Amino acid sequence: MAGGMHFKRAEGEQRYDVFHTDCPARDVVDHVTSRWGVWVLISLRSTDLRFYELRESIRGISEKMLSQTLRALVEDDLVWRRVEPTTPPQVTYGLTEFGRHVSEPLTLLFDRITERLAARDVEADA
Amino acid sequence: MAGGMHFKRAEGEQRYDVFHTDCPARDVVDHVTSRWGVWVLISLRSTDLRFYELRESIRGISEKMLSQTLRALVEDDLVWRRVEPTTPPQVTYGLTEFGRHVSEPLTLLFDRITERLAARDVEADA
DNA sequence: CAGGATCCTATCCGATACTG
DNA sequence: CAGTATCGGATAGGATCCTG
Repeated sequence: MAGGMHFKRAEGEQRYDVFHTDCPARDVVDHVTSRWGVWVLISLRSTDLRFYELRESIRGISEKMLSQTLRALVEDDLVWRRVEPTTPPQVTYGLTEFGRHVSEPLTLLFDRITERLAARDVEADA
Repeated sequence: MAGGMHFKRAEGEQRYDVFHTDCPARDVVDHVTSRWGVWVLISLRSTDLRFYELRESIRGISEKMLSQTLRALVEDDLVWRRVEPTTPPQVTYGLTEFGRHVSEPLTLLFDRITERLAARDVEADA
C-alpha cells in the first residue's frame, strides 16, 4: 500500500523528527488502521470467523475489500488463514498472537471514543 | 470523510453484529486512524506544536492534508487551536484531554508494532 | 507564517461478472 | 463458499499559486 520510501534524513532537523513516513512500521500501521483493517481485527478478537461470517459481521464491506484487507493482514502476520479443502470450501481466519497483541490497543481506542460519545449524548439530553 | 450511513439493521442477523458501519463513532475513528491523523496525534503527545513544526515533524505531509486533518481533529475536540494575532501570525496546536486520552492507545499500538519489527530484524541478522 | 483555492492525478472502493 | 478480474465513479491527496 503505497510503500514507505526509506529515505534517510539529513542532519540538522532531528528536533521533532519522529520516524514517520520513512519508517518500515508505517506499512503495518497503515494496514492496521486502514478503513477496514480496524474492523476485521476487532471482529476477530471475539472469535475466529469464516469469510462470509466476516463479511456479514462488518456491514458495508465488499468482498473485494475484505479479501484485499485480509491478504494484507495475513502478510503482516496479524491474521492466520486456514483452508478446509471440502466442498464447498471453508476458509477460516483468526488472530495470530501478534494480531491479538496489536488489536488490543484498537479496542481500547474504540472504547474510549464510544465512551465519550455516549457521555456527550447524555449531556445533550439534559 | 465519506460519512457513516446510519442505516438501521433488520432483525435476525445480530450474531456478529458489531456496530461497524452504522455507528456514529465511525467518523471519529476514521479521523483518528486516518492516514495522517495518527501521526498528528502522536506528534502532539510530546509537545504542542505550530503549523510548520507539525509539517516538518510529519515528513511527507502536504500543507493541504495537514490543515484538513487538523480541522477534522479540532472539530472532534481531539485537538485545540490557539491563534496569536501577531505578524507573522502564530498558530499553535495541542491535544485536548480527550485527544490525550484517545491517542494513548495509538502510541501503544505503534510501540507494539515497532517492537515486533525490531525483534524481526534481530532475528533476521542471526 | 498559516492557510485557502484550484487543478489534477493516483488510489480506493463498490458493483458486477466469472472461476474452482 | 471463497474468492479473482475488470470496470468506472468517488475520493484522497500532492503541487502550485495566492492571501491576510
